[in-house]
Amino acid sequence: MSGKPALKRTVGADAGGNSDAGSSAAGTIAPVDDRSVAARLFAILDAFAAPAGATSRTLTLTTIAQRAGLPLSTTHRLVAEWVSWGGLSKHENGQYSLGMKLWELGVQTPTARNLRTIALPYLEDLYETTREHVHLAILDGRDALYLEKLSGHHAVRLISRVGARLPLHSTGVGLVLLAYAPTDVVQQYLAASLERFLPRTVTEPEAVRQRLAEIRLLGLARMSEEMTAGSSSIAAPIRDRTGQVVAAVSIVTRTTDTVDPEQERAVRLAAQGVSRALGYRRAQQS
Amino acid sequence: MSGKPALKRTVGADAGGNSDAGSSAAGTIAPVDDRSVAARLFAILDAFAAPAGATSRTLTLTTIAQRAGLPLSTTHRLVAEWVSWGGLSKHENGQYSLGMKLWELGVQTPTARNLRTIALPYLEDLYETTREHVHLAILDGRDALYLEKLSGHHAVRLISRVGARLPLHSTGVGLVLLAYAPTDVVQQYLAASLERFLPRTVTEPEAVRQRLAEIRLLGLARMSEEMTAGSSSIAAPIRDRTGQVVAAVSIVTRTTDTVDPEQERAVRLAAQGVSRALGYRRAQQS
DNA sequence: TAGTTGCTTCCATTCAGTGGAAGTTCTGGT
DNA sequence: ACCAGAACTTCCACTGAATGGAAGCAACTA
Repeated sequence: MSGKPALKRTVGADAGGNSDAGSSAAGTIAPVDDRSVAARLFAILDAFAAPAGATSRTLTLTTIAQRAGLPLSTTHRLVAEWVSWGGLSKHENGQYSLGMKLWELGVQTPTARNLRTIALPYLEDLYETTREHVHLAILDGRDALYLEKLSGHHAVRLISRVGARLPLHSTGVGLVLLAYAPTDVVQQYLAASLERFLPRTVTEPEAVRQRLAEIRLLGLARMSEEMTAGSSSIAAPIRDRTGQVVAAVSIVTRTTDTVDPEQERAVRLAAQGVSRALGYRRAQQS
Repeated sequence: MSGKPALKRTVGADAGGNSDAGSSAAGTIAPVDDRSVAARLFAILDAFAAPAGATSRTLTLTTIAQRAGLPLSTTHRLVAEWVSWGGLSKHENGQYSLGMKLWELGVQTPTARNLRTIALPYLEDLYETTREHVHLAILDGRDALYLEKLSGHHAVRLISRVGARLPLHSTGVGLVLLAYAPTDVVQQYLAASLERFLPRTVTEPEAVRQRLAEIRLLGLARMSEEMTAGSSSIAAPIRDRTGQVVAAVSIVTRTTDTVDPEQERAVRLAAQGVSRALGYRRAQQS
């Protein structure tokens, strides 16, 4: 959801003409915040998620107040509520961070929990046979949401991590998810302009559509140097018992100039394994 | 937490002799709920965590209201707030479940995230060499909280799962965590009576203390048939840069009558690997 | 068809949440 | 050591947001 601290100033000056009589007349600058208590509480948590990636695992009260667009005293009180419940925790230095309670509840979330539990053994197999980064992601809104990531010690540095959101058009899992998404989702996704991360990122809508068709044909996506320099990926769809694609697996490898059919086979196998475990029977759909 | 429900007289207020709904004679006493809005919101989430294990991935509005101890209309409104933020999601059938947003925030929780990220490669190694269930847990309150669990397809059925809480005295990781916990924690833990799960569960405080000493001496815990019939476990402590024990790794195997030194070595290695990755240098402490 | 259970909407009442301001603690500059 | 300024905590009078009883729907089922 958008950022924008939803702080609304009602400025008398505007000709806005809502003649709501009385009070808010001339020149009054009344910062009106019509968020409910709940919304304010959520805004506080959102302050921790706010800026993608690197920033801020821990925040000070003041920072939270700013990001949430709340007065300090209010923030203070609400943060205390979170802390007493365990949703936030306060450290010695006075900084706050997300609390264990959130983690505990978070891992109970059905989609994440079920998919992960079922898929993990297959992802491990895939990791063992390929020794490459292994990803599991689902489609959420306009992003690929990374549910799981396995990688060894030697691992190439990647942006992905569990819980990360990455674009659909520039990642292997993303393209697979998009390829099997309802047409209106594709439509909408391609309507907005697609960010180019590297020279090879495909951002032209028609070219993307073309690709999606190929992926459906092959049942496999191949990406190369489109998100992170030096890395390529191979991704395949995971289906549930209804035949619908609900997730995607991928491996991310260092870019080479030869295609490794063994790797592709391994990714396919993993995806099929998980699909079967989810109750998918090939027979049902072509 | 505070919160004895205070009692307040409901004003009679009955102008005309309205049927008092039979509830009671004049001067009705109604329990007043002095929880804050925040506390009520949290109570709603807690309704999903409530009964350990198997129960309820999804709940109806009424069930939530009951478990949270809130009037239906209030529940209705507050649940709607959670849904609009993404903390809960509403399914077609009208049932509610924990939402993806919670998962997303949950995995950001520093302790969980950092430990997991660092430990995972070592856990994978351990899994590969032993092919047994691999656990990673931390001490939280009076429980061992399971941060990670790896297991293959053939896996023996176990109660543990990511996010689970299991007793300290009847699990490998639990005993290790207890062995290196501050004395007052041990004191308090042993003060309460310890549940016996199987005939071999050690529940006598002095016997447990004895065991903890042995574990500290060996730097390793061995459990057998104390929580789940037919399974045994080997656990070792993970230390951070200050030398403090912050977590424990274990493998859970089918019980055999011979001790496998290779397995013990593997668990030790994994624990040491993670500790080193956390910045622990053996030199610091004996 | 009437009864039951479960969800949603409405709205007058009131009390919980609000936030400005004053008080307190921590930080770092000289 | 001393002070300035920032960051945090506490206080409390005021008010509009949250409350929950009740009535209205909707979906089952006996």
